[in-house]
Amino acid sequence: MVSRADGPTTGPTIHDVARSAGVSTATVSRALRGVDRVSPDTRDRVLRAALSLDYVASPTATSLATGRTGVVGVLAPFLSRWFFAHALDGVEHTLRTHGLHLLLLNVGSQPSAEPLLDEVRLRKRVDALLVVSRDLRASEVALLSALHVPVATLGVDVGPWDRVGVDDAAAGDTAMTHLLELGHRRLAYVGGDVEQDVHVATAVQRLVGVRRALRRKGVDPARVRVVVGDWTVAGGLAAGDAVLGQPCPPTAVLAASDEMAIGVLLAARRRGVRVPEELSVMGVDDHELAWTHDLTTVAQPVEALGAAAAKLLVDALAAPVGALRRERRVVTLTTSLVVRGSTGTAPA
Amino acid sequence: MVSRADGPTTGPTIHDVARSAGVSTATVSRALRGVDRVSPDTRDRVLRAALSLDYVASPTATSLATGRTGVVGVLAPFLSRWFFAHALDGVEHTLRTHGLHLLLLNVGSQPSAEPLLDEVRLRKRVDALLVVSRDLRASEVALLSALHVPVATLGVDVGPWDRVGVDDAAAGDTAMTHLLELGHRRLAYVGGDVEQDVHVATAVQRLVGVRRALRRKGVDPARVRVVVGDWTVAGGLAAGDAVLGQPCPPTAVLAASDEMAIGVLLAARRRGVRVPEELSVMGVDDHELAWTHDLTTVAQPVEALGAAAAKLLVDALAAPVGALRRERRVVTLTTSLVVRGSTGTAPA
DNA sequence: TTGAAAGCGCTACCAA
DNA sequence: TTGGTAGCGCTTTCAA
Repeated sequence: MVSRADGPTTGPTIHDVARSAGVSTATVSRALRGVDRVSPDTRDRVLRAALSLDYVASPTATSLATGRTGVVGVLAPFLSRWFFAHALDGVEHTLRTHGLHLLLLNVGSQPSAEPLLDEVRLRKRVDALLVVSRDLRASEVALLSALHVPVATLGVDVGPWDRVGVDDAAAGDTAMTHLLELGHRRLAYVGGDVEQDVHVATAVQRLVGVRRALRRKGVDPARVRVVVGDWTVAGGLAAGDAVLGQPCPPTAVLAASDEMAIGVLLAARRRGVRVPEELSVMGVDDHELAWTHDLTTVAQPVEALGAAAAKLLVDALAAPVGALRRERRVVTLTTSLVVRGSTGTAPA
Repeated sequence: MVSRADGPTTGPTIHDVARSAGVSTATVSRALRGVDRVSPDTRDRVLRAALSLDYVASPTATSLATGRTGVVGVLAPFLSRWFFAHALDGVEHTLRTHGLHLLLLNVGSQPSAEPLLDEVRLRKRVDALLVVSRDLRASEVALLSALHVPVATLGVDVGPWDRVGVDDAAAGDTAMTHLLELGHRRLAYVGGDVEQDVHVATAVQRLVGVRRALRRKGVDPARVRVVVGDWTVAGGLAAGDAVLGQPCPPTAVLAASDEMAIGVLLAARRRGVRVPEELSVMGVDDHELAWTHDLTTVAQPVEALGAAAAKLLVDALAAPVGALRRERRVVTLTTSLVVRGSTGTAPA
């Protein structure tokens, strides 16, 4: 242990180990990393010395020498929302398994132009980047590309990068099909705000699926009332209120997220509308508390999505350096219908 | 732009800037960091050169030279649970504001002895450490201490470090007082599993507060049935079921968390027990979905807790190096009663 | 198989 | 105020 003038106590360095083992630092480096040829005997001596000194190589020094940091940056617009928190779990687990670190950055929900998600903070700090459910404008895509590291996206189709997500159209289709098969024909869809929204694509795609289901069943898509929520319970509540307050209210409401669906449920309860006798409500996600509201939904495998996204980056980093411009990889995981008590056959 | 043999394209270095500005690298370093005296003219030239080259100092090189990484490690047992996700939001925001990065590590919920939260991964990687709601055994405390960096804890009182949290006893007291003032005398408390649990202290302290309230009101603490949940809705459901199934069931149940309280609510609903007419239920936290169940609770300022914890570390890092062993700092934020519809006066 | 030494890019000390 | 230069701790040729 050596004391430095600035900062905390610094541990033993590779020189200490070299001296203690009676070899050169080059040999210590090789022995400890298990690469290159080192005689079993020498290796043993080095390992023993390192162990007894409680030596750990300095990550910064290694980074400077190799050009790799062993860190993956994760960019997300919210950290506390259900989807992100769970996806993060999967990402973290996978990265840790592969010996990588996770640098977390909240980039805000607005695809802003100004601070341009200060990429400066990322420059040479991370080996790869994961963008979680955040739309990016062209300038931002360019900025991230300029980092010259592998990038992957989760839940959004933006940039020329690898990506993972669910088939949102299929999810919307599955949900709407469920409602149609229960006989509902007076329908409403609560989507995200198409104006300024981080999940534009998601909301739009789910609606595409909804329309597809309608057409397949021979129902005019125009019959579905489309209102906007803002992906929150409060937004769903407001949307539900608006829809249920109309002259000829729908018998079924599909919300693009469970949280909004719960809002619709609350709106119904406040108005004394019985669920599912008079109104069926369903969402998408299978939020961990969805079942506490007995909410029918279309589940997406969030942790698995996070894990898959991380794996994409792990692979990219493992690839031989020269392997430039491989095929773009797109991983799509499947969603599944979860029927609970909030949906039932259409009232007569 | 220079191409390196291994790895991605490397940006311009300090030498490029120095050459371009016609000064030494030392001057570039000084000018760019704004420390030390540099003539306005020179500074200007350097800044201009750096800008036109799109130069950003290599964080690894800086770290190696200064001994500081600009990174704070955050250790948490779960990433997806409500409390952690929200606390993380506060932490991230504060760190970012102060130019620090957040390295996220899931250390698992079990105060395990074996992999001993592989501190090796943290050695020399972080300037400071934040432990979020995770009990640590003595060996783990020693391990983290050996890192020789400032440490703070959030939501747990462990180790000799700075910490922030709420007054859990006060929260329990507040909650129980509310129920007592509504006239309830047949009571139950759903706490965490005292055996193997990450939040032992939290559960225990809240119970301490509960007992304090009881004594103050002249009620025998022994009258309160104490059952264990596991901090989940399912656990609360099971606990609620057990309690409500007894011969002389309580008229009010206090759960140590909102999620467990929601479970109790579900148990009541399944048994046809009306809330709040026949049974009052309340929790602690003010989970973001608590209001969707009209749950009375004691709110804790989670984001603020995270922010405060991060601030503790920011301060510690800003302190002059010699400032060893200051007073231990303990920040306690206050909780507040949030009355909703799940509690009412005790039935006759 | 091993060692010497040249970097990696930046900071900080000491002179000028 | 500025420049020269010696590290920071590790990896990686190139020789031996």
